[in-house]
Amino acid sequence: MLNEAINLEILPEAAGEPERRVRDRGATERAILAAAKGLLAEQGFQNFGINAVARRAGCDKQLIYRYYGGLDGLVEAIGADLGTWVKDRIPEDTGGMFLLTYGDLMERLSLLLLDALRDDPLMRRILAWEISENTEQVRRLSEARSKALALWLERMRGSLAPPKGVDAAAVNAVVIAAIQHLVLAAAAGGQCAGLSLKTSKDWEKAATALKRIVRGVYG
Amino acid sequence: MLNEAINLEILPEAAGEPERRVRDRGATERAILAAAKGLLAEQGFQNFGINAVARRAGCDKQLIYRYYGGLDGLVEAIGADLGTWVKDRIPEDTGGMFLLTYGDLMERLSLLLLDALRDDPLMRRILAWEISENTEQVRRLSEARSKALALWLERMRGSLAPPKGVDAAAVNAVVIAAIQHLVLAAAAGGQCAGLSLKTSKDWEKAATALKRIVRGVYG
DNA sequence: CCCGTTACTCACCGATTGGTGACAGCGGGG
DNA sequence: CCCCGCTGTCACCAATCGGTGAGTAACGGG
Repeated sequence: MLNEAINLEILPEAAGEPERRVRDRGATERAILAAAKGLLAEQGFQNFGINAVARRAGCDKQLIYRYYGGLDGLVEAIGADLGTWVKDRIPEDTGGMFLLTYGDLMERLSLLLLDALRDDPLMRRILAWEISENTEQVRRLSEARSKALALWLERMRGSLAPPKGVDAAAVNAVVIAAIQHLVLAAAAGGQCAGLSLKTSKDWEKAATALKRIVRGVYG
Repeated sequence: MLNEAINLEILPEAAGEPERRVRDRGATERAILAAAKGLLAEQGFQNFGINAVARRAGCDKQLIYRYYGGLDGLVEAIGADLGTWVKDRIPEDTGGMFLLTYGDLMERLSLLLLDALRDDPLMRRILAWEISENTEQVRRLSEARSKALALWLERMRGSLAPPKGVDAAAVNAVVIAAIQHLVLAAAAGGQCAGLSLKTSKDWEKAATALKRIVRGVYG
């Protein structure tokens, strides 16, 4: 009778999950990857482990070892999956693309990046992970992320050249740093350096300041 | 004889540690606090736990519960200790204080903050912790940190008023965000958004960009 | 000298972690 | 048909975690 009770719980005849996977390795692999990404996005890297992923994927952790070679391989798979971030995030029309100056471009890109990060919890968690740890795991993931981001920036930039006389690479790095930290701090505590970042009105203020800064450097 | 062997190992007659504390509660409390701060600064918040702190302090974890009421209290004590950060970090002469404009001031403050964070591993770890977690523990510590930083900024600012027409609070928050993220990313991976941040030459470039940005907004 | 308070250590608890070896069940190829 | 390989499950391991209760050793006042 104990078995019966367990069966009733375990087998979701018509329960939440639509159908039970049956000996479909591809589907299982996908489920594991999805579980890992979801777990990382929702809980962060603190409680990210083999057991937690397997629990969420609804399978045995042994399969993670078999199919991905452990957590490291799984993390690498997440990194590989990040390649799709670029094309998912490129709006087909970039506002008519009537971008006249490098300043126009950077202002637009800054705001786009801000919004893109604002509603991408997984990317945010990876970013926070990068900053907090320096293991090989994280380094690889970080590389994939920065590559994706760089590719995105390149695609968006087109062929507009930065003005002479300014170290555009350094300036842009500072601007990106600001954007990333604003989003991370907001997601974690709803504020940054005393500036509240909760309502959309708060974000308008931040965006305005950001625009002002970009305009200040690039005219 | 087993006792003898243990004694030889445990009691460092003339071993690494200078002297063994003997029934000095104050010293033990200080040792625990120092161990906690050191551990957090060196290892980060990942392996920060009761056992690790007690191990480093060279005492039983029970004492942490007794003297600090557990990890939470200990973290709070670290936060309280952060109050001294302000006066430790205020240079007596702020360069003669011949600061003419708000732009002069913010440029100077930005660089000072950058340097202050660059060589304060504990503050960096706390910053990273803030961004990665949102527990009550972290929230309190975060509050203490931001209060210390705000006080520091206020002390340094003096009575110079920001120019009208710009949302100085928002702009400054963005600048501070940039500084914090630059330092965190550099400490973790030696770069930020493709910009290498290892050599002092790298940092000069970053500082120049930062100055340019501040000058761009505040003229 | 004794005795109570204080400072401190030790041994243990249940839970959870990452990791591994053994086993069960289905399916396809010989 | 049988058997082998693939998919998936389960039971177990040592280590570590946070947390607690009981016990020990030094100190100080009477």
